[in-house]
Amino acid sequence: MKKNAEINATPVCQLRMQAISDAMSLLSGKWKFHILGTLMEGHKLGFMDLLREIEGIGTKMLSKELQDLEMNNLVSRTVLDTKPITVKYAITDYGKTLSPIIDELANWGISYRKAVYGKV
Amino acid sequence: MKKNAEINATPVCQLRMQAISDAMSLLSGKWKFHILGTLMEGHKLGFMDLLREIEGIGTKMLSKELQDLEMNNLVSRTVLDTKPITVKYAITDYGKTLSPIIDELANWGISYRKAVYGKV
DNA sequence: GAAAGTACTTTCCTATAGGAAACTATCTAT
DNA sequence: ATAGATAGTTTCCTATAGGAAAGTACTTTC
Repeated sequence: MKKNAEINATPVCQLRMQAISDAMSLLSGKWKFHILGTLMEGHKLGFMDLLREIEGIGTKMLSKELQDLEMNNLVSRTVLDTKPITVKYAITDYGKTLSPIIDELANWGISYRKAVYGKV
Repeated sequence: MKKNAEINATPVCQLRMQAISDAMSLLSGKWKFHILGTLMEGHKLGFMDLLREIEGIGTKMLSKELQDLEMNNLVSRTVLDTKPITVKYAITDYGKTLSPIIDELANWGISYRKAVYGKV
């Protein structure tokens, strides 16, 4: 007799799996959490500010990731009518709902590093 | 005058960024959370059980991801002396410390889906 | 002795992620 | 006029992720 899935076949598990896939598809990649974390600290930063704050990122990735985040309503982009024009990026209210995840992830990472390398 | 990073230059931010990178390097990829989530529900599952439970995964990825997770002490692998041999995978105590993150992520994903598609 | 179940590994392939460097375009200060 | 700041885009390249399919090896059941 051929076995079928049992655990993940329940509706509640299917929903959770789907939800995790959804979340990860928005948040995966090397830079998203860094950008979101920086904007949570920084409130309204320009493109060049972010480029300076996030060590290692290049213009292409920053530009692309900001577009992704904006499309998913996690970050807002505002063009200011200054001379020369400046652009301000900020985290949206919806983006702020990610802060528990980011905090959990950061705390877990800190304790993991302690566990592996023994203190800091 | 050239500007430097200010926000992320603080030691506490550097620590958090490092921690997030650490965590993501262990948990990134399409299948890790699915595997961990399934093992949290299932307590001790064989390779074929996991293959059945996790819809869409293939043998190569399952094998590779399990090795990664085992190496990082999030999952344990036990060969049982049965005939034919069977292997049981289980989540470790350390792996269980990820459950708050997985829960947060799942809940966030569920509310995101509601917000985007309006109810389920 | 053939089928089917256990647990994988290996090979081959494509798609995506991500980095470096150059380029566009506008404006300000010297 | 030139340097430097704003905010990106475009091109070219490589590395990694991930999937499909076949193969390995052993054992039990029919």
